[in-house]
Amino acid sequence: MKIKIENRKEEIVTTSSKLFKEKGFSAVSMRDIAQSLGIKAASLYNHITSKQEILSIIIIGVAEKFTSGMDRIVNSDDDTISKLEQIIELHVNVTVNNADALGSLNNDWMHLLEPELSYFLKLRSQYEESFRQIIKLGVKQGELEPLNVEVMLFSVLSTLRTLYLWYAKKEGVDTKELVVQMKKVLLRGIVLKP
Amino acid sequence: MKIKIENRKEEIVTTSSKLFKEKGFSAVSMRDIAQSLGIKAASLYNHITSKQEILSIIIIGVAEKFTSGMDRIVNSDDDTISKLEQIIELHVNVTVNNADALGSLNNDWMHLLEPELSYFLKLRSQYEESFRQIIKLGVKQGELEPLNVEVMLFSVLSTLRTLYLWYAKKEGVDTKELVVQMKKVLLRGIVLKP
DNA sequence: ATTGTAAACTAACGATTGTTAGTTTTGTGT
DNA sequence: ACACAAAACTAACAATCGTTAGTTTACAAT
Repeated sequence: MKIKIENRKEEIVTTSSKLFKEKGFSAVSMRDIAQSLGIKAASLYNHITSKQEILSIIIIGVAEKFTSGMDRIVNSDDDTISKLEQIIELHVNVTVNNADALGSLNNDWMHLLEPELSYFLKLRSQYEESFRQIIKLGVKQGELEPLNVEVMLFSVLSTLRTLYLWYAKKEGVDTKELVVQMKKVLLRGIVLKP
Repeated sequence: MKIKIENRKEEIVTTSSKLFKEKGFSAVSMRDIAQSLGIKAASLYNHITSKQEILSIIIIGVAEKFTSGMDRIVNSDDDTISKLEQIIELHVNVTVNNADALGSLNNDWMHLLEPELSYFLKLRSQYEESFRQIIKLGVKQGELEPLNVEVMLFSVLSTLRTLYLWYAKKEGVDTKELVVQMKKVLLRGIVLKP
């Protein structure tokens, strides 16, 4: 039997995610993480090699989920509106299933060391570029308003990226309904159309 | 002559803002701040009482700018659309003039100590509540779409709050034009209207 | 020239940091 | 019952943390 070791490691990572989300990577000590698990700090090293490894697993793991999701959307032959709707669904789904990891993804990525830092930055810029190309094509084909592409890109992306901060405390909205509402707000705006 | 002391203190605060924005409050040491100013860490204490004081000045200062701006908007008798446009202008102006401080406002507020922490949380929840009431009234009076108020609120607010992360590297857009573009994207959406 | 003070310095403190070494406990397969 | 390995432990390390005490430097007012 040897499958056991991975369970404890996953426990360390998920517990660390929660703590990193609350206070940030730098403000959480190995002793904090250990205490949350009911063990001593030195015992963590039976499962992980360093504090940095925990951070890498958290960030790279969820970053790759966004990348693979985006690749699937880019390679479909749906129209622009449908692709944008799928991106919104992607973000809501990843957020709901990895809420704690998104804190580190957004705020602690700069504490990654090489080569993980460069790898993360590559994934992020590729993701943004895929998103940008979808918007550009949408404008060109007359599906989107002819507005500044960067403003459109980062307005939508900012909302999607910080969804993890506020979806949790809004019990009134379930995932399915959240997706519906966000598609309307992000794509059609909030001002009443005549 | 005694007005000199405030200059150095402001230098410490603005330099700290830049460093906190890059790596976060917890990852920046007093020695890091001192080195950026070309002095030794102990010398900082001729001007400030603690690292915490620096953080308080940064966060409370910019939080109060948002609060006073929002109060002015709430107390005007403009219609909903105009109020929302003024909120967008407020965020763009504060962001352009306090770009570095917004990093701490968004990511380091949890490292405030009492009583500043409670004060900050009060300002923030009051700001959100003012924003919420504007949206609610807009829906009631038929100026805004009858969508979920929380989704509308946090979608717009998320974009405005993280503007500091991306406006800087987009040289192609000046402030005036940025405001125009953001009003259109946030209020009218990106999908082409017939 | 002398004085006063703002603002820098050196040196050090106790606490905490991530991590390592070596040891003991725990639990499972034979 | 025994052996083995996983996973916990105690103890300690060198480095760094925020901060204090005491001293020196720089410069403006008298």
